[in-house]
Parts: sequence; C-alpha cells; structure tokens
Amino acid sequence: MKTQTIAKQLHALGNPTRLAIYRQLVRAGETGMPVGKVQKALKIPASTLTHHLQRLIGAELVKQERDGNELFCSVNFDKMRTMINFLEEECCADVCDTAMAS
Amino acid sequence: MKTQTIAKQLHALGNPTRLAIYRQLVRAGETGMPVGKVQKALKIPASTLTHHLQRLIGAELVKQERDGNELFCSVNFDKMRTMINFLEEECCADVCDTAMAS
DNA sequence: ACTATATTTCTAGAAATATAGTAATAGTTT
DNA sequence: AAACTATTACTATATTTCTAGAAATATAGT
Repeated sequence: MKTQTIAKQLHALGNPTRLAIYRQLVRAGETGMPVGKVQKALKIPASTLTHHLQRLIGAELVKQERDGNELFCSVNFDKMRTMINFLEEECCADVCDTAMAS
Repeated sequence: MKTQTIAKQLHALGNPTRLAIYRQLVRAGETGMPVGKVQKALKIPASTLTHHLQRLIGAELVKQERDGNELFCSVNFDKMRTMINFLEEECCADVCDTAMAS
C-alpha cells in the first residue's frame, strides 16, 4: 500500500539529524557527496551517521554509489517528488473551497 | 531552529495511521471534518485517534474548532506549504546540474 | 437532573528508535 | 603485504512511540 511507503519516507525525514543530512544532500544535487564529507559538515559520529543514512536509503530517498575510496550519497529526487505529490494530491477532493490558493 | 520544527512535522506525518488521518483531512479542505467522522471513516479506536490528532496538532499541521457537539479538525495548509518548501528550497545550491527538472 | 453523543485522559505493555563507542571490514596506495 | 583512509557491524542504553481499554469529561437536548 502506498500510504505505508510514503509514511516510511516521511518518518525517515522526521528526525532533525536525518533531515539535516537529507538537506545537505539536496544541496549537493545529483552528484551528491561522500559520507565522510557529510560527517565533517554536520559533525555527526560515523556510526550514528551510517545508521541514519541506512534509514534514508531504506526509504529509498537516498542512494549510494562507490567512487574509488569514497562512497557518494545522493538524493533520489524522483521519490522526493512522488512523496510531495502524495501530500498535495486530492486536496479538497471532498469539499472544494478556498484552500491551497498559492 | 527551523529544522526542528519541520522535522517534528514530518515525524508527525511519518506514521501510516496519522498519514491516513491527515490525508482524510486534506480531502476535507478548509472546512475540515469532525473527529467522529474521521473515526468512522478510518475505523480507528477513539483513544488512538485522539492520540494521533494531538500529534498532528502539536506539530501545527492540524487545527481544531468546536462546533456545538462536534469538534472539527482541519489542515493548516500554510504550514503544509512551508514544510514542503523547506524540502525543496536550496535544491542543488552547492552543485547545480540537471536535478529536479520537473 | 437525566440521557445521549463526542472526545479526552489515564494507563501500560510491547516494540521501535536515537545515540555512540568499539571492533571489524573494504578499498587504496606504496 | 603493510599502512592508511573510509565506512559499516556489533553492541548497549536511554528514550520514545504505538496501541487501545477503561474511566473521565464536555456539550447539547429533554
């Protein structure tokens, strides 16, 4: 069920540390950045960082790819879009009035 | 800190039951719908529902307003927008390439 | 006051989570 | 292969969360 998947993704982002990691990666764009660089940027103990990254990867929000010595992490932007759409779609499907005027 | 606030909101949505509740309310638009109606629609025990609603309210994603016997719940669409923007803003700020072409 | 309906508080057990130290592994370079 | 860097697995502890039953409270109608 889709709700499960999206909830898992939102849950993954629903932690200040992970949200900071994710944002850092969002800034890094398609190229992404190596784990070590994230660690230095945010000053998170390596073991803690791995734990959180696994969470984000498990939710398919982030992917990893090795480049020699380093492991590059990057955001899965498609999934991000899908997740956001899920929240917005069917807005006011039952009662349509002034909501979401943006 | 803003990250804390947004993380709290994402966390609030990061539970299948709560996500279902939230979506139900998104569908209901500005008018919202009473707690009892949500309960019937989703078949959640009242006490459990209250617990989850408090979570959503605590995150300022949902607000309540009494109308006689019933307590109407409705989505705070402004906060929703802010939350989503937080995820998207600064996208690729560090490295700008093909990401998020939508 | 009595009754009905709507919603919340109290409570608690089971499961999941966050954090981080230490040990281990994998890949690179010399 | 040894030394080095990068990353993960193992482990432990404190804390939070999910769930829902039973009792309590709030509001309205009679």
